[in-house]
Amino acid sequence: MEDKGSTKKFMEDDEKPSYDDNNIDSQIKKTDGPSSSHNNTQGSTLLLSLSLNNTTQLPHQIQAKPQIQIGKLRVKLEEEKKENENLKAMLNVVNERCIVLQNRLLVAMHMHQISSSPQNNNNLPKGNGQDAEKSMLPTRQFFDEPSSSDCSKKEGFQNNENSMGRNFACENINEGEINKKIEDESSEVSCRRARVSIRARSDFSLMMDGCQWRKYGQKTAKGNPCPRAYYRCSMGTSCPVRKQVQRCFKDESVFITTYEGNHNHQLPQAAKPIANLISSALNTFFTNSSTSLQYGNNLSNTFLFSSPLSPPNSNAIATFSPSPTCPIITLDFTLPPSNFLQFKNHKQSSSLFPFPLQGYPQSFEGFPNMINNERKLALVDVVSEAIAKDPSLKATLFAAMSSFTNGSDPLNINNLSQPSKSD
DNA sequence: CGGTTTTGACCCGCGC
DNA sequence: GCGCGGGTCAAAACCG
Repeated sequence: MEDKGSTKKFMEDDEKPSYDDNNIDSQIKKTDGPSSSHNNTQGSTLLLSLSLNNTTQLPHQIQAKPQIQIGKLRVKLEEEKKENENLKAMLNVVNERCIVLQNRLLVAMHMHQISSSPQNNNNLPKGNGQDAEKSMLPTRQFFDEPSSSDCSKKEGFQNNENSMGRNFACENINEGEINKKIEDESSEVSCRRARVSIRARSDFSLMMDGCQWRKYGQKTAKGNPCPRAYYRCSMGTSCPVRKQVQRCFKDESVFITTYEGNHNHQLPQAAKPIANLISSALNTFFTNSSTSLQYGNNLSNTFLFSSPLSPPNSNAIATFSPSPTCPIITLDFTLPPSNFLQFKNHKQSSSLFPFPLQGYPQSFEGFPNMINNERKLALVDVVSEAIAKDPSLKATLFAAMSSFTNGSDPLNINNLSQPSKSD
């Protein structure tokens, strides 16, 4: 009886994976790394054979065979589970990195557009460079902290030159290392005391962001009769994360939620999309901050931001308000999707790109049948091709990106610096 | 009864 | 130094 019971439990464990199988499988299929697909195939085959063996042998043969057999199978199962967890964690990192890179690219393209525009060149500080340098000194001091600039240096992943970080050498990475990297980045972000403010409609999933919050104050702020509520995360014992929620005065269906700090505890699955969104926003803007600031106030710090959330909330207008004490990144999800294509700082382009990509699809709409992640990957491909085709763009991009990554971009942006090889 | 919300008091940074 | 405003504290009230 004991054997039956343990076997039944064993099979139940097989049938109830701790993660979304469909999701992970579909995502793993998108990674073209040979090792990952190989491992996954191997894992599926093994799990299948384990189930079949159990089915065909039950209950008679199990009783006859020594328990060692079951023990071995369990060990194998545990190994496969570990590997699955490993792949899952890697996948999360890859997805997050992809989003960050995509947003950086958009920012860099924005820079390219502005720097190549004669009108804006006139607005840039010229002549006495010391004056310009002096004027932005306080902000740069804030952003040039070692913790922020070193962020990218800790990345240990290696990527394929053509895939912009989609192929990872996964054999040498274990889950612990991945988690450590994520935690390192989280702590770096939190020490900057930056805030991410999200403007969203009341039906937005943000209202139920997966965390437990305890209200600790309410105040009516000046200029907005709607009271502002202060919440503290109550999931961890002393979690430093706080959020403020306030209705928009002009449109009461819009909620402005401001997050500050990083959770010091494990997040529930439901809280991860918002956490990833905030993390992406912080990474995108902080790793680009030094370049942004070189343009001072002459540059509009408003960009399209591609968020890790599912459609229809997958894009936002992001606004960065640099401040030495408390920089704020505002993500505006209140615009309907159709308005994103109309949003432009640039007269000549109505696409998501701030400048025309000759001979390439002008927006994500060029990939109508793709799901969001595929569109993002396709965007990376399109941009890669555009970079390969236009040496001047390549050089400009590299100059912009290397200036804020100090040549140590986690996604190996250095690859862009070698036009001679690809040419 | 323990956790959460409410609300007035208090603290602190900033501008004048 | 003073006033203002944003943010936090903490005691009382509330709730399941």
